[in-house]
Amino acid sequence: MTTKPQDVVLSDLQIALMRVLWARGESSTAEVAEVLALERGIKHTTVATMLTRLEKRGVVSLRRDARQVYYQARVSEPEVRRSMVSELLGTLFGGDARALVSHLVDEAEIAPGDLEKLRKQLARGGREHE
Amino acid sequence: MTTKPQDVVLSDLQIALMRVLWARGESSTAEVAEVLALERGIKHTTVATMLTRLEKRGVVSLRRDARQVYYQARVSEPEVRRSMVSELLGTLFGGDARALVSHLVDEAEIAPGDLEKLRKQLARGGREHE
DNA sequence: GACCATCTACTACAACTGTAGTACGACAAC
DNA sequence: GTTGTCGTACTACAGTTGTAGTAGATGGTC
Repeated sequence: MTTKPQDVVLSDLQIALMRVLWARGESSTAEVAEVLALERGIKHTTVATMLTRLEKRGVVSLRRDARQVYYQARVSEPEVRRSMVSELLGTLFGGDARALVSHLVDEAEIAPGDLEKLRKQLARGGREHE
Repeated sequence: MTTKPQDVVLSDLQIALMRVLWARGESSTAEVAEVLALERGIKHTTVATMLTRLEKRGVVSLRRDARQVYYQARVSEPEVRRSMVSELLGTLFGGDARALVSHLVDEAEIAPGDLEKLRKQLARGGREHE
């Protein structure tokens, strides 16, 4: 059994694959490929290759059933977010999360007023930002 | 003249190099190499190679003077932050910056109380988070 | 003038990513 | 049974990154 990867940093395409697995749970290569073909016109074989490699890395697990391979995510979306955000935070903001938030505001990615709204929401224990 | 790169996504090491240029302005290969050698024990020639490649990519510009090459950043740290944060935002949070902030709070990267502090600071137009 | 120290440029190479073709095995349909 | 289809596995290949050695040019030193 491959040990669970700790530092999960994934590329754009890899995350796109994972998103399918996160959304639909265990999926066959064909299912994942179908989504990716629509989303980005990527060939079936390419998806198969990527999935094999992710499996080798321990990011997904596979189950074989009658000629088909079914993949399942071994890392959750929050886990990936965690490591990737924390990586970005480290390299670009010296680990200072407040600097990142302030950047977000400066870049108009987020309105200053949203911060207070968020604070209140989060204080209530609600995760629903909408 | 190489056109300025638009989508500047840099690796960890590349950012480390850039950080030297950002901090000290135009620097010789030797100067950059010295810092990187201390910081991560990276060889002089490695740094030279990386800088050449960054130049080829248009991320830094170079000036030759008496056997030596001086490099200067062509993209600012805020520019790099912008593209990299925005990239992360897109792939991992569906472009929703508030989701990212809320993630930061959930992961205890930031205290809920900080949000309000930040809001006030930012409202005052002050960037000084410290 | 010969030699040494520097510094750059070129070359190398392994790993990973994105991309996909080809071949092979198995199952289904006649 | 023979053939076609489907799906996987294997192979390939170019580009990027991290890493560094080697060689060649230049200039300083005696």
